[in-house]
Order: sequence, then structure tokens, then C-alpha cells
Amino acid sequence: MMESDLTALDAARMCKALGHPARIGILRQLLREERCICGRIVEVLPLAQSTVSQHLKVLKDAGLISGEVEGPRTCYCADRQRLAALAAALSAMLSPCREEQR
Amino acid sequence: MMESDLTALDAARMCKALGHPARIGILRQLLREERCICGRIVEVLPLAQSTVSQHLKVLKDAGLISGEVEGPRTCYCADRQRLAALAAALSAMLSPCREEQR
DNA sequence: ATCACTTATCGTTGAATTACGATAAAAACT
DNA sequence: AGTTTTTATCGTAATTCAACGATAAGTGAT
Repeated sequence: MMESDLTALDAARMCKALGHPARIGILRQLLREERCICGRIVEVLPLAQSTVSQHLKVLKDAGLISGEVEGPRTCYCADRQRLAALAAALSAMLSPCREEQR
Repeated sequence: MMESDLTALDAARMCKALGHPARIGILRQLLREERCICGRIVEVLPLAQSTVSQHLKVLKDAGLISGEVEGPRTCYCADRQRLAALAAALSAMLSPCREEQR
């Protein structure tokens, strides 16, 4: 047992965070390059730095990415485990015989 | 090959639709009872009929449920295939060796 | 034809989201 | 100390969302 089940609320929070093309793009980029500084993402996306920073915050608050300060910059990483948990939770919704989830 | 790949935009649209606890609840209910009339969902959720109807529309526009009129009522069904496609798309994001998606 | 029932839509309100530029804050360099 | 670099935060405007009650529109029964 992995104890990574999500509550419906947690799943909703994550989905909400993923519910914007820019944030999907950021997550993609983070998965592609493993580690990314904010500025790198700003390079890739057609958005202002402040906007990207806000999107990063949303993703972080949802637990989909982590960011650690490294000197003057902040290095972001995708949380693959959490993303996997979300995918699993959606799949689990489909299986007919599942125990009640909170 | 199943040709059910999602564009990032489509995935974002679906996630956005799932990004509200009420809509997760509606989808759950629909998966539990297979077919549900709008009124049935109104019974289960603590929301006004008009609000539920709106949420149903959002889910339908995202392609996560379908609804067909049956006389005076409308019968809704979860689109398991689409939900599975979303779960698969999220999982696919995690696998390192994947072809470019649009 | 009228009535009851069911659901979608309209109109409205308040709250949240999205985007941006400007600014602040922290670290590294000269 | 001052400058540069990098990022988070603030303030703001425009848009969208969420919720509700009221209403309309459709069907079926009396």
C-alpha cells in the first residue's frame, strides 16, 4: 500500500491547477528538463515574468511542483509522484469496484 | 493505436472542468449510478437546481459527460472513455520517452 | 386546454482569475 | 558600497466563475 490516495478535494485542487494551458505547458517543460529556473520557463512561454511566477505559485500550492531557492534564483521540479497519484485517482474513479473514498 | 490522444489544450479544458469539487462530485455520482437524471443529482448535492444544471453544462462542454433528452427530463452519463483518455494523458506526461504532442 | 413536472436559460451579484508593469528583496559580482 | 541578476509580490484592470432566484420551454397527464 502506498498511501497516496487523494481526497476528492485534493484531486479537484490539482485539476484546477492543471486547468490552464500555460500551467500545462510549464509542467511539461519541467518534466522535459527535469529542473528549471523560473527564467528558463519565461524564455519558453510567451508570458511576462510576473505571470509565470504566479502560475508557478499555483502549481506549487497544488503540490504539483516544488521549488527551492538557490542563491538568487529558484529551481523548480515537477512532483512526478503527485502527478502519478492524480492519474491514478482518475483511473480509480473508473473502476466499478472501489471502496468509498472520502 | 487508439487515436484518443489529447492536445494540451483539450487536457487543460477537461482538467478545468474537473477543477471544482461539485463537478467531481457530479462525475462520481454519474459513475456510481451509470445513468442519472438532473433531478437525481440535485437530490444528492447541496446546490440549487440551476447551479447543478450549469455544472452539468460545463462537464458536457468538456466532453466528460453526455446528456440526452428523454421526454421532459435529461439523462446524463459519464464518458468513461474520455476520462480514461485524460488519465492516460497525464500518465503519458510522466514517461520520459514520448513523442512530441502538439 | 390546463396543470404538474423537469430542466435550461436569463439576469444579477459577489468573488476569483488572469494578465501586466512596477517595485521590492535577496544574492552575487565589481 | 554599488550594480546586476533573478524572482516574488503589489496594485490594477478586464474577464471569467459560481451561486442563486426567476422564468421560459418542453413533455406528459388530467
